[in-house]
Parts: sequence; C-alpha cells; structure tokens
Amino acid sequence: MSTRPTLAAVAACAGVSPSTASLVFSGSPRVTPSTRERVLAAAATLGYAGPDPLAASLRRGRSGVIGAFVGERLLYAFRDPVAVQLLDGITEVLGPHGVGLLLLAGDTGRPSTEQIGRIPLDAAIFATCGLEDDPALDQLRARGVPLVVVEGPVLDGVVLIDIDDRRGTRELARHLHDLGHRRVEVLTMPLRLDGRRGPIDGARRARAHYRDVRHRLEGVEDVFGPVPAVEAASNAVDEGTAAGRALLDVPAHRRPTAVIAHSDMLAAGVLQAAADLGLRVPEDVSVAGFDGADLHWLGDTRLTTVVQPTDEKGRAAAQAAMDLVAGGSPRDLTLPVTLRIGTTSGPAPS
Amino acid sequence: MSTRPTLAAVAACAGVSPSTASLVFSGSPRVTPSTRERVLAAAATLGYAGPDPLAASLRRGRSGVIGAFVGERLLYAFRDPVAVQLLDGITEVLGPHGVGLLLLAGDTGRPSTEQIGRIPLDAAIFATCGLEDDPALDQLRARGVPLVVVEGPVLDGVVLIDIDDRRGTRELARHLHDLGHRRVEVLTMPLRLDGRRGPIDGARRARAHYRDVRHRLEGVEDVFGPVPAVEAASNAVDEGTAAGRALLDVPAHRRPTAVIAHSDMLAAGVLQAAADLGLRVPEDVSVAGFDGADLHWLGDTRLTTVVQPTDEKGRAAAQAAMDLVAGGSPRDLTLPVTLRIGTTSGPAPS
DNA sequence: TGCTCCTGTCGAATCGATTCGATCGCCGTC
DNA sequence: GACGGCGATCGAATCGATTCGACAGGAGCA
Repeated sequence: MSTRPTLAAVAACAGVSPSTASLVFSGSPRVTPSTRERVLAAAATLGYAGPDPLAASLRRGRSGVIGAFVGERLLYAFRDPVAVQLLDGITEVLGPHGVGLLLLAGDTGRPSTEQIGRIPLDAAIFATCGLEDDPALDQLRARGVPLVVVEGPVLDGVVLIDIDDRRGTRELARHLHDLGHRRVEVLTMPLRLDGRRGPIDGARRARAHYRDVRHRLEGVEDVFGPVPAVEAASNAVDEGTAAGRALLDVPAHRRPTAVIAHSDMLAAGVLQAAADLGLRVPEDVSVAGFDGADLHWLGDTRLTTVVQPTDEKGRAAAQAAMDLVAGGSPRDLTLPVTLRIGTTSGPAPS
Repeated sequence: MSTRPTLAAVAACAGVSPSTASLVFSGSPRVTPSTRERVLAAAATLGYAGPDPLAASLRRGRSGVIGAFVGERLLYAFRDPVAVQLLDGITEVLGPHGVGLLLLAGDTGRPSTEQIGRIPLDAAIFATCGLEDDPALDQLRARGVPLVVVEGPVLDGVVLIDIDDRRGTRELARHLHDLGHRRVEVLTMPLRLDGRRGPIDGARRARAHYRDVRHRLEGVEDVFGPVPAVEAASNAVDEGTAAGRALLDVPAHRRPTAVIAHSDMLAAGVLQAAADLGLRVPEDVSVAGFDGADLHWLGDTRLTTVVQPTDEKGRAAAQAAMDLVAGGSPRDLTLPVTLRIGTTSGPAPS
C-alpha cells in the first residue's frame, strides 16, 4: 500500500527471475505461455500495472517524449490556426509511435531555461518560433538533444523543415502585378516579439528574428521592387484590422490598390478594416494572405492566398524528429506552396 | 564524442567525488566556491551540459511532466477556445514550477493505451474529456498516477475541478423565463463522442458520457420543466449552424422563441443559422450560449451567455496536480459561474 | 546412448544521478 | 594542548527496469 510493487517483487511472487518477468512485460515471444501467465497472475495479485516508465526510460536511454516549442504563450499561439494544424500534423505522426508531445511555451518571461534542463526529451521541434538566437535552442544543442526547426534558422546539425516562402509571395505578387496593381503595401507578421507595430525601416528589418518573414517580403520585392511594409505586433485578426485601417483610411490617390498580408489571420483583419471603411473588395482594394488556413467565419469570401502544406510540414517535422531519435540523419526539406486565387483579388482600380 | 560525458566523468576530471559534483549542479550552498568553480570548469572542458534528466528523474521519483488529456484530435480540440484557455491556465501554473505539459490526444482510434504506459507522468489532468469510463483513466489509476479531472466523473481518489453548470443554466433559463419565453429548445454538446446528432430521447440521455452536459440540461429544466433538446455531433460552429437551421426553419408558431446552446461556439452557429433564415435576434428569436468565450468574429453582437472562469479552472487543476505530486491531498473544487446578458436575448415575440 | 542444437530462464552488469550518514580536517575555546 | 563543534567532502546504497551472455535441460539425430 505504501509503495508500489516493483518488477522484482512480481518476479519473486511468481517464482521467476526479474529478467524473465521483464521479458513478459515487454511482450517477448521467447517466454513460455505458462510462465507468462504465472507472472501476469502475480502482477494482478500485487496490483502491479507494468514497468515504471522512468526506470525503463533510463535503461533504454529514451523517454518517449518529444518537445514542441511554440514561441508565445499558449493562449496566443493557439489562436493561430496554422500553429494548431502544425501541431496536429506532429501528433499525427508521433501518436502511433507511442511518443508523447510536450508543449513548451515561452510564456512567462524567462523561457524557463531551468525547465528545459530538467525535462527528459528525446528530441525537440521548434514549431512556431524560429528565433535565430533562442537560448533554449542553444541549451538543447549543448545537451545533445536532436533538434528540428520549422521555418527556423539554418544551424549545423539541426534539421530544417521549410516552405518556399519566397517563391510563394513572388507568385502572389506576380498575380497582382498582372492585374495591374502598382501601389502595393505589405503587412508583415512580427519581425521580433517585442510588441512593436508600424512601418518597417531598414534598421528594424535588419534586426528581424524570423527568416520566413524576410522571405515573404523578398518574394514581393522580386516583382515590385522595394515596397512599403508595415509590421503587426502579433499574428491576430484584430492586429490586421488595426493595421488595415491605418493603411486604407487615407485619400484614395494615396491608398494602396492591394494589400499583401503575411498571414490569412492578418488578411482577415484587413478585410474587416476595408468593410468598416466602406471599401469594396476587390473593386476598391485587393487583399491577399498567406497560409491557406480555412477561416470559417469569412463566410463566402474566399481569400486570395498562398497555400502552404501545414499539416505536411508538421508530419515532416515529426518524422524527422523520429528519425533523429532512431539514430538516422534526415535531410533538410523545403515544401512547395501554391497560389490560390480567391475572390479578394481583382483588377487594380483605375 | 561518441557518448555524452557523465557526472562521474566530470567529477573525476575535477578531482572530486560524484556526490560533490552533484551538489554543485543542484546548486547547493554547502559547497566551497573554489570547488564549485573547479567542477564547472571540468564540465565546460568535457562539454557536460548538466545532469541527465532521465537519471535524475528516476532517482527523484519525479519526471517533471504532467499529462493533459484532450478528448479529441488536437485539430478539433483546439478549435474550441475554452479548451485552449483551459490549457493556457494550466501552463500558467506549471511553467514557473519548471514542469512540462504533455498533450495526450485520443486521436488515432485506439487511445494509445500503449503510449500511456510508456510515458513518465507525475500526474495527469483530464482536461476536456470527462468520460466516465475512459480506459486511459483506469490505466493511470492502476499505475498510481495522481489524477485531476476537469468537469469529469466523480471517482475515488481523483480530484475534481468543477463549475456550477446547473446553477448557471438555471439562472440563464430564469432570465429567459422572465422575458416571457415559454417555447425554449436546448442545443447540447455531444453526449458521447460517436458523431451522433439530432433530438435526444430518454435512452440516449441515460447513456450520456459527460456530466457537464447533463447538468446544463438539468439547469434549464429546473425552470422550464422538460424541454426538447437536440444534440450536436461536436462543439463546432458549423454544427451549431446545422442544428440551428433545423430548429428554426419551421413555421413560426412551432418555432422556439429561444434557443439555449450549451456552448458559445454552438450559439454562434445558431446565430448564423438565424441570419441565414432572415430571423432577427433577439426580436424573432433569442439565443444564449455558455462559456463566455470571446468569439471575436461576432463583431458587435454580444452573446447572452453563462460565463465560466475557464482560466481559473485551468489554474486550479494545475495547482491540484502540483499538490498531488507534492504529496498533498487537495480538495475538490466547484467554481462559480455568472450570467452575462448580452444583445442576443430579449422579450419573447408575442 | 551420446552428442548437438535449440529454447526458455537466470545472473549480473548497467543506465546516471541523488542523498544520507559518515568522515576528515580545521578552528575556536577552555 | 586537547577537545568539542562545525562545515565541506566523500562512500555507498538506491531508484527500477533492461539486456547480454551464460546455462541447463530436453528434443532430435546418428
């Protein structure tokens, strides 16, 4: 009662050696049915529910836990359909392997360096926080934990799962260019997580933390050349609305004819802002996004966007992590994106 | 290079015993600064990044990981703002304690009984899946893992964090009754996760898996007596829309004057259905929800709802789990809810 | 009957750290 | 000068299972 029985106790009770008992619980076929039954009976008698995962993990050298870092506090990270879908893709692969997913949120100020050192992880996936100088990342590297980053920094010995951000926004930009748009503005996701919003200058851009943001900007510039860009403080709909209002609530001759947002969430906000200002989409202004998330509350409006294979990205990341744990050395991967033209882009107003 | 250094190696290199080295890494004040430095220097030389969490866990008897069960597949569970907020509340407490949150989703058919047995958990929280006969729950109980259930079944030795569902819907029902409503219908969350939807009969109701659903139904009946109820197949907006259409698309004299949904998500769907049918809310029909989630896409519409302290619920569950791990015996808890009257409830049409 | 081969079971080492009680040396005090 | 006390360090047991190589006994074959 006071303490849970051990495998050794079960073995003793069944009159076999601990090794044999262990074989039974690991489902080895090399143990006689009668012996197996005797051990299981002893286990039932003693109320033994199977080997202690901690001890087994130590011996095996693996804990069966893979960590996923999401940059922000959970509450905000999970408002982002892309983050959720990514995690879903990850669990889809991990689950059947009997591997658990541990969430690590960089919420409470200090990114819990303490915590990271104390938790048994077989590998870690940097899911939505591709910082280039994340201390948590460094620490895990030092500990020798296999690492996978999703759209993160390029680092030695770290597997990178990427998407072709730049090509995506380039095609999108070309689409808008073909429609006659010349006055285009970009609304980006945060360059750093410091709550800043507003126009992006060179200095700010140079200090960008996130590679994907840079790439999505470059794709647009491949077509339009230098383009005014505005930064949102977070990837949230109301951020998009606020930024959209600032972009669109100007005299018509100075108003952009198209707004390219770096995410569907932000684009949805811009649509809202346009509606608030009485602007028609796409007649008065075209709006485009990125991600291909299905934002059900948009109703019949189909956003013009760059569709990325988010779930595939999650699965690939998880698979890479599993491979690393198994001792393999999976290769970096860049997944393709596709342009999806919806009802929010049209010819530039004359 | 081939294998990571151990604490013993560091100790040897520093010329101290393993025990002393261990003291250094656990930050004990009882070790001389010069010794400490020597050990740390040796660690740096060998590239030792701190004690192996697995070994430490085994010795300590704790892994620093707490599991959270979310019933459905992640993708669906996280569409529910309540689930997300609950998890956020949990991490809010766990994070500062250096404890990680492991997500366990009952996704892939078999609820991964295998997985549960292999993962080192200090405690588990059943977050959004209060099944009364969950095999995972039984297994964890057998293993002696401390358990907390949120709005789940009442079980011996399991801490229950609850909210006052029944009182909440009772007050809501009284509000509607006071407004003159007499023809009221209820739209419930799933009674079981079997994908069934439609009117609920006695047999179905008797086989309900979820206590909170029952309680929310009883609260309404406390005021209105037996009331027709319809079940949604999941807690999703479009489920609410489908059910709402079925409820409202009938001749006016048979149409309910008020629909009480068991969640804000479902209520949002009903609002959508009403809009689709050209019904005004609340002039033609009143709609109420439950949760107090802020569904930003509702715009200016403020849903009449029962507000539950979701984050507080998460924090309480996490705190209880921490207490259990520490050897305490936290008490069950029932948190209060409050009625919030919005713009979607008004006098019954005559 | 004797030898080999195979199968089921056992012993013992191992995974890597933590921790309690013991020890050793040093300083202060009587 | 001897002894008490205290603080830093060390030894060794322990956490609970896994696993490899050894071993014993029975079956098959010559």
